Amino acid sequence: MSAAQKHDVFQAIADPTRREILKLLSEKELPISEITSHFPMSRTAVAKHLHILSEAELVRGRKVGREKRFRLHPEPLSELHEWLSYYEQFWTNRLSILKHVVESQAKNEE
Amino acid sequence: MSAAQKHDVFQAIADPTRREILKLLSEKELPISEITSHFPMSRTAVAKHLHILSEAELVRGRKVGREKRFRLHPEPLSELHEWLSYYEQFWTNRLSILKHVVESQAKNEE
DNA sequence: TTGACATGAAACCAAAAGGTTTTATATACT
DNA sequence: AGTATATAAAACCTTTTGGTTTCATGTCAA
Repeated sequence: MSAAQKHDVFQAIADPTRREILKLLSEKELPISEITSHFPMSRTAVAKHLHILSEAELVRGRKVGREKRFRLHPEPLSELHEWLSYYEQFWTNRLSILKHVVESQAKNEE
Repeated sequence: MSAAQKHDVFQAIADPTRREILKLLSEKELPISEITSHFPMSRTAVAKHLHILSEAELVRGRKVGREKRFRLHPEPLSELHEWLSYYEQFWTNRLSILKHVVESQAKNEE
């Protein structure tokens, strides 16, 4: 551990543009300018989003010639997964309860 | 569906205070003032966080006498779960790691 | 009914977020 | 060498966020 990382995974994925960027990069490594072509905003704005994603370690960039290519680095999503798994007990239970209700309702109507 | 909901699940969980509130409410239904006692901030600030969580449908409040008690409403987390499941293939699947290796190998040999 | 309690609502504020434009630097091409 | 490309970095702007304080309202309890 080192750099006082300003943005964490939770913040990083809060923005819809950043989530779209992650989606794009999940398919293919891409340079900034090409990523930008998918959005109605300036290259600078996209670069800032990439910077935030980098801080959260969700993407990694490497210089290739004059361009910088980014690719997905999904590992930090495991933190999100862990966080979420705590709550799954609550909503999966509820869903299964609901399922029960619906099923017994259906039975009554037979 | 009705109210143009200003905050979604992703934004709602982006803030650490709000995540702590969810944790608290996962254990027990609680009124605002009691939730507030767990944080170094004013009751008003906590109430605002609860409002944001309500907009995202992650909590629900009911009036009981003069207090308003909130409880967890975890269902919307399923959206997060769905989003995340798309990325799980990238970090949990050994085959995808192998795929990565093979592909980059193939690339090097072009 | 009077006072204490629990919340709601409004006005205000500083800092962060999400953009922009402008200027600079490194690499590639001819 | 000179020009076009790809990015970096900085200054600036507006809106949102996360907090505060103040005042009003509804409910409980004596």
